[in-house]
Amino acid sequence: MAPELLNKVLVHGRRAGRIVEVEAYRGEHDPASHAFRGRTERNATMFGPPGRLYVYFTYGMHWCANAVCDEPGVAGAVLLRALAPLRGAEAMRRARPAARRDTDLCSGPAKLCQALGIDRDQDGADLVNGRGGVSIVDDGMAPPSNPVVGTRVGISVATEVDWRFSVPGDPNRSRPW
DNA sequence: ATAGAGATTGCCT
DNA sequence: GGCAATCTCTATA
Repeated sequence: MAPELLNKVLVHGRRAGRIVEVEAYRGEHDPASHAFRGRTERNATMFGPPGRLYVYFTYGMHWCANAVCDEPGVAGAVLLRALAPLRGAEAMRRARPAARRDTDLCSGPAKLCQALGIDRDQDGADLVNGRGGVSIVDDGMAPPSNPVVGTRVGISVATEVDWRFSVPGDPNRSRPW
């Protein structure tokens, strides 16, 4: 699912961006996943139906968003790590005054949430029918045929699996590859 | 009850 | 390149 989400469009209100970097998290069988030790109040959305948005708070100050990708009762999600701004760049700049260039607006999992105005209120939003305000749409651009593949970042366990995917060469990606 | 680390970012040197 | 911000959860006592 993770590489299939590349080049899809994340939409919240008038703001939208093309997904250019993701990471896969495999729930209860993945030591790096929030769901590894089972269901909690925080990660409950990951155990719900697929096609929903799992939003979590981390490091005491940041929100990050995932697309839930496994059947009800089975945790599994794709972390959205970077977007190429498509619409509403003005609003994104207002939401992220620290961004010096437009490539700083959505070039990280917490940056894109700040830019699009995603927080706890959007946790559980239905990405398919837009209920909850956030959706992921297919505007006809296919996923890259040769996505860049690498190890996940910011974790201390299960660092060996290549579950990070990005659109080759996109300047909005969160880090150098 | 309390300590420690975390799917990060921005500001500092 | 180092470090603070300070919520949520886990481990330990």
